[in-house]
Amino acid sequence: MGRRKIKMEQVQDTNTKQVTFSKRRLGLFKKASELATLCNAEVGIVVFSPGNKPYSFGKPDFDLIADRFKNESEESDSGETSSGRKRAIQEKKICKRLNSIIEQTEAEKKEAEDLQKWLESADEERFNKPI
Amino acid sequence: MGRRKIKMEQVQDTNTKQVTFSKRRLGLFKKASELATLCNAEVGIVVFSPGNKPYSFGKPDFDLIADRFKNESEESDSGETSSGRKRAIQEKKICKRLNSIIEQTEAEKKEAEDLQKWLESADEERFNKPI
DNA sequence: AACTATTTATAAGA
DNA sequence: TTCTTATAAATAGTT
Repeated sequence: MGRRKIKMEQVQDTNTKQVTFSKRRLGLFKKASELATLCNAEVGIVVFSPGNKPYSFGKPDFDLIADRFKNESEESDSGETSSGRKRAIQEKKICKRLNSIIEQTEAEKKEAEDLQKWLESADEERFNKPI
Repeated sequence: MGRRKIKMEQVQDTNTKQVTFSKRRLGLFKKASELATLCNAEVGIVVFSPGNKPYSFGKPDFDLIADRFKNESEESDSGETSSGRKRAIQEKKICKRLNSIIEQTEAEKKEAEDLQKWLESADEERFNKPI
């Protein structure tokens, strides 16, 4: 959607790539916000920029979404499902990995500022900036 | 973008809301895919439908993205940052909550099928279906 | 599940 | 880098 159609491959020019990333990340978050609002759905997103900066989006709130998943799992967490022990171990690993994701997104929340405008026109969801 | 402009509020008609959710979830995942491809970025998304069904998207792969975050955290994990103990506890809670998210998304991966077409025209990223 | 009339998103350009 | 605008893309209402 622009003056011209572009090929779906990595943008070569560094500067152009940065601009494209900025525009599209915002566009993605806006779409996520609309999906959440229109359908009363919950959405969580984590993005790693080409410069390795982490960005996240969550509505209603990252923690609230997590809580919800938590409650659901506890309901069906008695008796150890047929999936078995392998998965349990795998989950433990993944959980450990995710600690850092959370750590970063939590830290980023405190610095979300220049996206204030988007927040106003959106709803209560949060757009987070990199450190 | 449609025959008419709609108000940004929850869609009332149940059926319409379901249709809108389907269309927009796919649209969101496609946008995520493009962002990842064009900018060589990494993107992870989790969505909870109005019917409480979980959907997820990840490129290049949910686990790979997690690994990357993990490595970064370990680098700055010696000496316990100034942020203190409160955060450590908070993270532990969040980690526990996320176990279920992972559990579900992992399970969902095994059943991603009817989105095959989108996968083909996208890249190597994964679109996951609910259980 | 398909089809368009329209609205949106955005690639270039200023 | 922020704003503009021509054009591509997403999608609301319809069939």
